[in-house]
Parts: sequence; structure tokens; C-alpha cells
Amino acid sequence: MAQTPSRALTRECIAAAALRVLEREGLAGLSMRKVAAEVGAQAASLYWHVRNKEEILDLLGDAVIADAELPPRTGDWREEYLEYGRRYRALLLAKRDAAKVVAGRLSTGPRVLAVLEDQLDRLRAAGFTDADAAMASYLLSAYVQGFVLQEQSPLSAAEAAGAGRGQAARAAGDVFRALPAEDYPNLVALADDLVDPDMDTRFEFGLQRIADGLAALLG
Amino acid sequence: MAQTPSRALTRECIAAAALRVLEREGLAGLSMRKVAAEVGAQAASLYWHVRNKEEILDLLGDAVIADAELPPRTGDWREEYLEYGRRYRALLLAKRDAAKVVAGRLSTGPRVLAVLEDQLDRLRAAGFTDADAAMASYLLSAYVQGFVLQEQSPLSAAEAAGAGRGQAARAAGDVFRALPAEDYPNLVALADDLVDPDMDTRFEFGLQRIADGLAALLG
DNA sequence: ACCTGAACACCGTTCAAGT
DNA sequence: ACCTGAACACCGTTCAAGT
Repeated sequence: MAQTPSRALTRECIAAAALRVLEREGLAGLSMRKVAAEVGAQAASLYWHVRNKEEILDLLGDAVIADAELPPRTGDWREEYLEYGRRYRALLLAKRDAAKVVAGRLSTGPRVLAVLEDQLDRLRAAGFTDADAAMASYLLSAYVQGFVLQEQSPLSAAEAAGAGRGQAARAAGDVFRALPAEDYPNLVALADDLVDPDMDTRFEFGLQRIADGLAALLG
Repeated sequence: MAQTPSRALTRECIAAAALRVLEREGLAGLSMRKVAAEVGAQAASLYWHVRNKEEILDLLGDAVIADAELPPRTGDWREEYLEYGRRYRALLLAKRDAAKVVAGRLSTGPRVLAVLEDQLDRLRAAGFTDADAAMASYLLSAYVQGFVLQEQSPLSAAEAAGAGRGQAARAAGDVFRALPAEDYPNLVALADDLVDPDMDTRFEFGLQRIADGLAALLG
């Protein structure tokens, strides 16, 4: 199982191996020993190329963002801003536990810089002040990361235990409906509205509100 | 150090102990053995009261929310919505790593239900449809959790290593300013705007945009 | 310069055994 | 019913030793 010793260990190949382990075992199952085994080495060997596990997670964060693509220029800043949000979400959903990996990690990889540069360019061209453009960009990434983080984690112990998402949602609805109506009239009345909408709908709702709020700045 | 054996172990006292360990050691340092030691028992004893560590984290999530208070009724739904967001952020910032604990955990504790019930009541009274009220409530919690999550995690390896937040931010600004201006004209030009604003300002910006976007629905 | 073996100080969880 | 001791299968990290 050991790699041919002529092929030296590199940070790139450690990152690729870590990505495969992440996909297979999830973030909780990602250990130095498993990453080492994936490249046919001992755990201790990794420490020659990498300071610690945290640095492997940094590499992983960069790898997740690596295939980000810029949305086409339509001339409509609002549509482009929405599209940026949708693509970022899709990118995070594409890799297992990606939102958790990226969560509070600031990457200054070339891909991230290119995306940020392009985003700021479009917002300034649309007429936003420098300060507002910078804040609007930060707002988008905070919203998307927060949203996907909730989306990727099981929404209840039941779902974690293996029940399907739909089943878990129905159970949540039952909780709301079973509440005493005199104490919780709104929860009982809105049980369906709280539980039914799927994640795409929820995401889009927030994204549209944010875009509308930004548009109001251009007044 | 052992507790008097007449005082039995309960889930409540386990939760309180876990909260103290969290405050002292952070989420990464929270172990079954340390929680057990905090109540003067063996780690194995906890498993009589609790299914596993995950369930302790659930208790912790409830405990974090436990002292949530409802904002005063001003008759202005927008101001009340903003205040809800600010208070939720303050609550998460008050306990160490609280955002990470709460992150993808759905709590149905009585405090959470009371808050949700009250929030929905105000939004409906303001004229939002049932569906929009439900979505607006979800949006707020997603935004606040995502924001604080980024806020509570070190924004760079430098800060994790002990440098102050201001110092780390200045270093980030230097990164932007040092980029080649022909490749990254916007990043270079907006370096200050990207780095200078403090977290309160960033949070408020997003909150105001979201409230404005919601207001547009009432049109 | 790069990698390994062995060790250290931890984990979460289980389970027979005690009271 | 409730708690313990001891064990199992893991962790991240260090470090002398090998090549």
C-alpha cells in the first residue's frame, strides 16, 4: 500500500489525500493517521511538511474554494450578486462538511483574492461607495457560510440517527402542532410555514432580501 | 474533590458543569472526563444520565439560550427585529464558543419556543404574511449565527498564535496593499475599507440591509 | 533532507462489577 | 437505580533514530 519512495510527499498531495478522506469519512473522521495512510506514509511523516492538523485544514479550505468560477457579466449588479451567492453555496454543498471546514478560516489563496477582486469591481461599477462595496461583500460571505452551515448539519437527533430529512421535518412540524394553542398560538398556526419550505427556498428568500436592502443604498 | 454522594448526579448539574468547563477550556477542550471531574465523578458515570457527548452539547446549547430576553415592545417592528438580532448576537458572544455550540443544533427548549412565538407574533402584527414571517425569523437566526461564528473564530493563524485582533487586522491590510495593483486594483484601493471596520459596524450593516429588504415586502 | 517506530498524554465509549 | 475500574480502540504530537 506504500507509495513508491521515489515519489516524494508534498503539501499538494497531502491536501489531495485530505480531501479524499474528508469526502469518505467527514470532518469528524479526518485524522492525521488516516490522511497519512491515504498517501502511504506514517502519521509522523506529515509533520515534516505541515506544522499541525490545523494547517491541513487550511489547505483543505483552499482546496474547497479552488474551483470557484466567476458568474457571467450581465450588466445587472443585482443578478450578479445573487448569482455569486448561489454559486458560493453550491461550492460549499459540493464537498462534504465544506462549510464547517471553511467556517472561521480566512483564506488568502489566489482564487479567493480573484473572486473578491471581481466582486468589488462589479459593486463599485454599480455605484456603491467603497465602504459599502466592502461591507456588501463581507455580508454575502457571512450569510452564505452561516446558511450552509445550518444546512449541512443534521437538524435533529432523529436525522442524525438516520431518518430522512423529510421525515425529520415532519416530526418537527408535529412538535409545533402539538403545542398548547393558548400558549403558542403563532407556532401552532404557522407550523406548516415554518417546516415546509425547502432549503433552496429559504436560501433564496434571504438572498433576495439582502439584495433589496443593498439596492436601497443606491436610492 | 468528590461531591458528597448524598447529592445525586442530575442532567441539570451535568449541564452546569459542562458550561463551566466550556468557559474555562473552550469547546476543543471540553471532554467527558473533564466534565465528570467538574462534578466529582468518573467519566463513565455520565453515561447513565446522558446518551453520549452529543447530548451534553445539546444541553449546552439550551443553556446558552436560557437567559434570552424579549426586547421591549415599541410598536415599530423594524426596530424590534433589529433588537432581536443584536440581543441574539450578544447572547452568543457572552459565552465562550457559544456560536460553535449552537451552530447546527436545533433546540426545542421552552426558551427557544417562547422567543420564536413572540417573534412571529410581532412580524404577523406588522403585516407580514404567514410564510414571510416564518422565513424572516429563519433568516435572522441564520445571519446572526453565521456572523458570530466568524466573529468568534480567529481570523488568521497569526491571531490564533496570540497576536491581538487589531494587529492581525493590520497585517491583513498589509497583505491587500502589497498586491500588484495592475492585477488587483480594487483590493489595493479598498484595503482600508475591507480591513478597518470593526465587527459591530459590520454586523449592523448586514442587519440594516436585511431589515430594509424585509420592509420592501410590506410595500 | 526526509521518513519511521515508539512513545506520551490524551480521547469517547462499553461493560462487568460493585453498592 | 446509580456509580466505578478497567479496558478498547482510537486521537495529535514529539523525538530519537534511521537513511
